[in-house]
Amino acid sequence: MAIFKEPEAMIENRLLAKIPKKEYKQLAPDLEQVTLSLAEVLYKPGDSFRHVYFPNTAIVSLLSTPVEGSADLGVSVVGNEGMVGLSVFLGVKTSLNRVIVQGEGTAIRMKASALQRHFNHGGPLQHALQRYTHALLTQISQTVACTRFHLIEERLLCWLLMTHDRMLSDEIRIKHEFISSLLGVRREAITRALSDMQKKKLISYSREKITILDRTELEVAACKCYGIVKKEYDQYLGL
Amino acid sequence: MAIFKEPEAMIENRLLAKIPKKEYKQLAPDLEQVTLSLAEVLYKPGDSFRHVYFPNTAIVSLLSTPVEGSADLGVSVVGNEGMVGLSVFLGVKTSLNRVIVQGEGTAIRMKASALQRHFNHGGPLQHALQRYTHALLTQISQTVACTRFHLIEERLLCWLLMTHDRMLSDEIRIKHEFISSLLGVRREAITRALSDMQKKKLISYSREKITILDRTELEVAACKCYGIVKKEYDQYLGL
DNA sequence: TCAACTCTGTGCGCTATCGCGCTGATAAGT
DNA sequence: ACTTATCAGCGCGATAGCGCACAGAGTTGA
Repeated sequence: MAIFKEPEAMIENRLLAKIPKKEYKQLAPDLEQVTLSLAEVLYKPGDSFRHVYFPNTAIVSLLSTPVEGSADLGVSVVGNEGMVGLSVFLGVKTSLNRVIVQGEGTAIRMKASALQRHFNHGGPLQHALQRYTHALLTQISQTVACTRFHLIEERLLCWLLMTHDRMLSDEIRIKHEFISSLLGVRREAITRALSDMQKKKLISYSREKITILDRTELEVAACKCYGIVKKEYDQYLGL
Repeated sequence: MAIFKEPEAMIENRLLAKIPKKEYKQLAPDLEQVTLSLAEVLYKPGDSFRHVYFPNTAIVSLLSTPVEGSADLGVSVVGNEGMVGLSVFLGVKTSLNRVIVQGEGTAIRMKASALQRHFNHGGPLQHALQRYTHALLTQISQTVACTRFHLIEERLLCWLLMTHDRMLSDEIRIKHEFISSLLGVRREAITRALSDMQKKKLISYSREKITILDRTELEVAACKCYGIVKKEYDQYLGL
């Protein structure tokens, strides 16, 4: 039931793909493919940026930390459409968000210093990063309202769809506890919501695994926030 | 009880002030001082950008609209430290946020096309706007967690402090209803919170007017979100 | 000066969500 | 195969905040 996806386009990071081959060759020495494993922490608040990451099959979450030590809350999902460590592009040296891996997979890692050298040349990378910044702003901004006004089930649907968009498979490997911390709700609330969704045959799930069954109906049940953010990302990607 | 503020620095927009005089002269023909009146709408979602605004004494709110027509929710306060219409800088033509004036005052208006011409030159304006983008991202990101986890009273304190920082006076002219829509809560909740704060002698208020009495204690009572965001803005402004 | 309007104050029942405790199910390791 | 650890399911009382209804206070205008 997954929507159509071109395999190649999915495997390679789409932001990097926008860079013309000539320039890409210049970047190559500073690039390195890495595997990001589940729950790995890429940055903690206050960390200096050593690298930025362009996810391929990996999926990453940006978290906002209300106060040192307290529970955080997911503000954005980043997959092959984006980059993690955007602050480097914006001229900032340390991370404010906590960034963790929510879906195991590969990513291209680039030295932060290399990014700084290259984006100053102007050109397509800079333009793409600016557009991406806007898409991210839109997503986070939408998340504020969504988190405030929408029911847990709607928000969960939103998250499922955004995650699914960044995956090849219909099977998401994650535990309820993890999702609950991303959405900033209790673990039990996720269990309830998933259980209801399974009754409606939208998904099926078992221990540490959720399977998307009816993508179309999921989109109907999710709040409009998903569509608003998706549209912005599609525009940025030139779709 | 207001913290010390240099009058000149407060009156002039600090982002524009970063531009060297030479370049500023080039910009001058595209600049125009305007008065923004209370509750004026600068952009609606979907509007094309004709101008960007650099507030002087005016204070403006960026709102996130969860769904067409429903209640919005404030995600950022912009005063003389920033610019409204940042999306233009990021290469986007239409606004996603609703933007309204929460404090009457003056601003410098610039044609969107002029901004596009000038920021491409690189230079200090581009750098300042990038840093400002980061500060804004921080603020919105923090707002997500704050809105989710913190009590109405704490959030109100946060808003009061951020607004006060962007003002010359200790007197804020606004009605409870207006604040409630910015924070995404009921009008009555604001009345309650203000009433409690008045009992504690932190503020005093009457119809459409709130007076800051004890700024220091306000900062103590507010959630840490205020400090986190403030620090980021101070760094961006080079303080 | 009086009426009309707008803004603020207050009480009451309702709901989504939380916090906690506990049980049952599934996986992993010796 | 049996123990242990981890993950998921479920019920119950507590609570922050909502929605509504209405009363009082402060403006504005004829």
